[in-house]
Amino acid sequence: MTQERTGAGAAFAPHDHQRCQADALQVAEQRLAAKKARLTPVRRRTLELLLESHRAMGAYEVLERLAAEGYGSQPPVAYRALEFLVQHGLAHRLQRLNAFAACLHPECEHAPAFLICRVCSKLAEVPAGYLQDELGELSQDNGFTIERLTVEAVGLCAGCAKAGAA
Amino acid sequence: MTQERTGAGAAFAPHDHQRCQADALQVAEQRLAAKKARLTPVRRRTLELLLESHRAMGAYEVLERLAAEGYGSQPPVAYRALEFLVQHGLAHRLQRLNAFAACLHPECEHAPAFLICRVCSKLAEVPAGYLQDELGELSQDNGFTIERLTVEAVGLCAGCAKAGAA
DNA sequence: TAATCAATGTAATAAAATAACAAGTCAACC
DNA sequence: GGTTGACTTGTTATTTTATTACATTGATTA
Repeated sequence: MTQERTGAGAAFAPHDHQRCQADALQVAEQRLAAKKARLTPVRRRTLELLLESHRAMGAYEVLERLAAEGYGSQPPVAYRALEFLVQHGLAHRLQRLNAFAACLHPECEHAPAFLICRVCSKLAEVPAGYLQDELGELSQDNGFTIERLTVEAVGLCAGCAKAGAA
Repeated sequence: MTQERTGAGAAFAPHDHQRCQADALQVAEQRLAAKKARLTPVRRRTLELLLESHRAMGAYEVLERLAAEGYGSQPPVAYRALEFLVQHGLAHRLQRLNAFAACLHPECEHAPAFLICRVCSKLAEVPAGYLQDELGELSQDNGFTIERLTVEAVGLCAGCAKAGAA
């Protein structure tokens, strides 16, 4: 089961996205309930927006959608909801894109690496725990303690490669 | 010799920084000459600024320094010089910081991982070729081709840890 | 029910990055 | 030596991304 969800190409490959979304939402509800954190309407809606596709969305893109649906229209509205989701492991921040994406396996694995297709902008999350470990060892030798690790790869996904995108 | 320069803690540990700078500049000159790319005054000065410390500098910090020395005072001046250095492998862009840093071993290794101390903001470059390879294999299995990889770890360096920084 | 704390909303601003265009510099060539 | 053409620098203006500060609302609990 973990295997099923952590397959690197999951997001790029065709899959039952309805269920993919529903699962993620359910996990979110459970996790937040357990932590006594509140999945308020804006926060929930923000997560839903991120889950719509496997693309990363900019904060302002999220904001626009939220505003159109009657939520606040100022940047902090989006940034706060996104930050909340990130803090609770339900979304990730992509440094290379100044953007955010829903976490695809919030239940397990907490050291993801991202594969970002530069053509379709979809992204996949692959387990990177072992990368963290390896790098962790190497840096510990030098007295450096890793607290957070960002691994982001930009490239070309199978679909776009096949479609002949340069 | 490669060993000497790629030691992970190089930047954090005390070292002959004068020479460290001089070496980097010399390598830069050679490399650019070989490529027939021009190390103009702004570009050279920008590299020198980045080499002053082992910290990453924001584009606007660089700009301010350049402007104070009589160069142009508008953002493109800094961004262009920095982009040039990055393109030629003489500097790196740190996604997590919106900042730039001089490349510490431009002669070899082209898949660096960064260790960024969140207290003193110094950073070290460690070889990550093997990380790239491992991740590359994993993603290739799924048809994804990595073009550029970003590995940035934020944490605490030995010095700051010892100094009791939280 | 009053007091408190978390969450939302807005206005204003800061910080980071890019686009578009004019002017200058430099090397190579005739 | 002068001219062409590519590269480099500079400026103005604008866009994109992110934060600060403060008022207001809503939920929680003592």
